[in-house]
Amino acid sequence: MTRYIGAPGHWRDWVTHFPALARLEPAARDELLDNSFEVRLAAGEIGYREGDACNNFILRIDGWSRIQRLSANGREVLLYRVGPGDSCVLTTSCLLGVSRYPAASTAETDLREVAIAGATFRRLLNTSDVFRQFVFEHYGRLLSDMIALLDELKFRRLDARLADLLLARTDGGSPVEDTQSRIATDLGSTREPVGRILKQWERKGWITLARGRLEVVDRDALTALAADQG
Amino acid sequence: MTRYIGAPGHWRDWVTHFPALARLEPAARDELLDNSFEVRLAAGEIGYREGDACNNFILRIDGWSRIQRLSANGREVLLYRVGPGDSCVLTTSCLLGVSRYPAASTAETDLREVAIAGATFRRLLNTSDVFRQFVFEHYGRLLSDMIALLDELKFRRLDARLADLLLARTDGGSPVEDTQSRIATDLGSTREPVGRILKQWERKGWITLARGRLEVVDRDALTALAADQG
DNA sequence: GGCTGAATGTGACTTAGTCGCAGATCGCGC
DNA sequence: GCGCGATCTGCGACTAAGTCACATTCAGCC
Repeated sequence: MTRYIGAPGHWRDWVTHFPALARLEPAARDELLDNSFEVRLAAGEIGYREGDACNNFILRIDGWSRIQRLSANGREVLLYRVGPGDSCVLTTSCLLGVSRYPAASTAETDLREVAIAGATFRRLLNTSDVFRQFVFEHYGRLLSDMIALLDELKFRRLDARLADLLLARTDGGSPVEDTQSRIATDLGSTREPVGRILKQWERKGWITLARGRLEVVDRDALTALAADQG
Repeated sequence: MTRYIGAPGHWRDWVTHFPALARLEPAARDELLDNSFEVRLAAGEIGYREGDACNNFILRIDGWSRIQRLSANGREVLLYRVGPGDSCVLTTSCLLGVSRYPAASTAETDLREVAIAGATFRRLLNTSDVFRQFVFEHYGRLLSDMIALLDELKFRRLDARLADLLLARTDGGSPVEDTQSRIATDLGSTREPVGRILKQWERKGWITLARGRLEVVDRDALTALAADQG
């Protein structure tokens, strides 16, 4: 972690990436800016691991990371992703509950983010309505999302979830550049069942398969299947 | 909801059920007591439903309720229970994030609780360090708990989870007075697989089964199984 | 071209959940 | 005590999903 040492005027601009923070009370805004520093991570690097202690509140300026949970038996779920304008809500949770990270974070692209020391974070929560609102809105949304994810992972069929994933990843009609194994991990499943479903869909002409790559041919078929199975 | 109209001196006693609130600043304490009212629910009644808006912060004095998520296909997960001395953390989440309940609450026993209007809640968060601390500590833990639950429900074997449940419910050696169907629901599973496992265990002499009731004979066997399967 | 490692394909097997129905048991009114 | 309906439990066949053990294919590289 490197304290940002560019031109101060420019540095303070990062707040503009967070519209909700634009309305910060002047004192709170100063406290935030004076006690924050920039962090950069390269794609592939690990932000934190399960069990790590958490010292800083994090605001993502640029880039995407994945937050995933590694289960005891080696399996893995993608819990959610953090992108520009987000805060890393697990960090909030740890700072609030004084606990350790219950999941791990990996950079999927190069990252640029702002870190705020735990003490500053807590002070701001005490003193600033706007900051508190900002933090809890994110937290509340993620909590809802986690409950929805639980529901989805536990009760929805794999083919429906896979269909949704493919549709989401091919929004512009572009192919999915990913291995079946990584797709399976994103779904909290494993390679074989995912591979079998994909193979079936290829036989039906809904998709085309290649090594590390996949193209959706019949979006309607997938949409129908996803809707059918809840 | 009925505003409490008993002897004021007696009413204010409820705070003693929440040790963390005993150290409240005098002004905050008065504000809390002057703006709270008692709510009673009978066993079986519904506290709130999914999608409901949330207006009051809730502190449970007495009784137990279950917070559960109803899935699209009619299945159900028990997310957590709220008991004496707890606050209903989903309520906190909704109040803080101004969102709607992502799950439902049902009284398992008769309930007695204290409700605090949203406006008062927010005012206390601004003014009282002790209150804020109380709320945040409960709240920070919830997200961690949900992630742990996700992990457990998705990746841990049913027999191991069932063993844990039985052990937890027979801590004092007392029998479990519950139907297999309700036990299954608590585990996020269904009657048949749970029934099959229980039947096996009965044949092995680990438990005895009766209608709506079950007794653990060999705690060690269950403990070993739960440990074995993660 | 041939090697190597990663990605994919496949079948047999286990665990979990679904469906349909049969049988057992309890409470309750008569 | 008897009959009745509701609830609880048992069971078998079937589907969905995940595990395990391999075989096969492919891309990139010397």
